[in-house]
Amino acid sequence: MRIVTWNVNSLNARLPRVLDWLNLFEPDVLCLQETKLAQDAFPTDEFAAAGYESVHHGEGRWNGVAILSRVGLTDVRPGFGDGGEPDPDARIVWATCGGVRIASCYVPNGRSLDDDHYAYKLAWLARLRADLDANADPATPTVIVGDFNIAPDDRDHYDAPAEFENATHVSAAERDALATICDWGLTDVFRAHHDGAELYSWWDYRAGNFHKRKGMRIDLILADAASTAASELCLVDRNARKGGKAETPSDHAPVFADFVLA
DNA sequence: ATGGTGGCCTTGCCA
Repeated sequence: MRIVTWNVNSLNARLPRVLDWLNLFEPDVLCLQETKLAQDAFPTDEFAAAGYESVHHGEGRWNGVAILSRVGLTDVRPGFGDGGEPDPDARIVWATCGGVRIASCYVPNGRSLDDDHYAYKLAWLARLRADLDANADPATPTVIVGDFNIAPDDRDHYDAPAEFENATHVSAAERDALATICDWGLTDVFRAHHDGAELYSWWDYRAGNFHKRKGMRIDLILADAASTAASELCLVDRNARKGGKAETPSDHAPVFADFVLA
């Protein structure tokens, strides 16, 4: 089973590239973030014509997450399942696809360490861990993917540790919050396959950062131990980030993993 | 040098 995560930075702007990518890579499950679409604007029919069922949890101008599947899509759940206050943003959706419990999530950016949004980010991550404890089953194949807005360690940031102490995405508190999520029983599948590689998934549009290889690996595929052991590969399609404004790339590249599941 | 670019419900905000 091929599972992909891709922050498309507006599905409206990216739909042709996403459809091309589906044809080329034929994933079984495609998880999207930052659709930036209202619920009724999601291109359900276009994806159905390409052979994919889909679920979208959107709000309009910002955020928005989706799961596309050609191996079944059941038990959909948007947001957190803890019965607490609804998340003000559309940042996570769950579905079961081909026997795997899958989440597509868009973790808050954090903006800066002294910003309220940073506190929201840490609280959001803690809530995801609590939600796993309450509602997920460690015995079920579980794959949580998305834009985590965290570079797990210094290999995942072009300029760490220089920016270690005073920047979001690399702060110890964010990395600890991610580690706490993984402690539930999840592994960073890319790192399971590439111990030393400094390969990124996001590059700022500005200042030619993509061409300067100045990026971060913040788009992650987290899988339970058995699924990680059953993974054959985990790759970043860096080609999808290429091109100038005329080619309309997202600022993120798709990250995908292949699993050989029983 | 606190810049640069891209997306949106665009003339400000978010990433």
